[in-house]
Amino acid sequence: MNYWLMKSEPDVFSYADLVKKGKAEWDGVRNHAAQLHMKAMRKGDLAFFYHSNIGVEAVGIMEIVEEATPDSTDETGKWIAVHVAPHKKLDRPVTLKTMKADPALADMVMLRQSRLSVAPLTPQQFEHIVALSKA
DNA sequence: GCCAACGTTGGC
DNA sequence: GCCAACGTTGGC
Repeated sequence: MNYWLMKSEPDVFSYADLVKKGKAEWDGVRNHAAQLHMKAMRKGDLAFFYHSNIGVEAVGIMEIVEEATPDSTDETGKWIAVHVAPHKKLDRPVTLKTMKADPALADMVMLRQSRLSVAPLTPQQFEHIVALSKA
């Protein structure tokens, strides 16, 4: 089982929108590094839903329910998407500020490369952020 | 194949 | 609104 963090601007698509829909295609990713991570995703993997620009925080956990399929918003046939479903809303959001200030998360790929919209997490990092959401 | 110019993302 | 990071484009 692998763990991930995926970014979306909440005024475009928020965690609440995903809960409303029940299942959604995570499309529009046009970055090769992010695409590689999405290709590595397996059914049952868990990912934080992170709100970029507005909120700037992880707000919920989602589950990968369908592995790489062609991105329906892409006409070139080059890009893939995955399908996700809500898993659990965090008791309280974990802000970027909190993550940056935490030594246990210093090696997080997302912190080191802030523009990467899909980033992997170690199981330890994942559990740590879950714990922070309950603190 | 190098590199400058330019566009986009995302935090502040 | 600004700026840093970084990806892409295009001239040479």
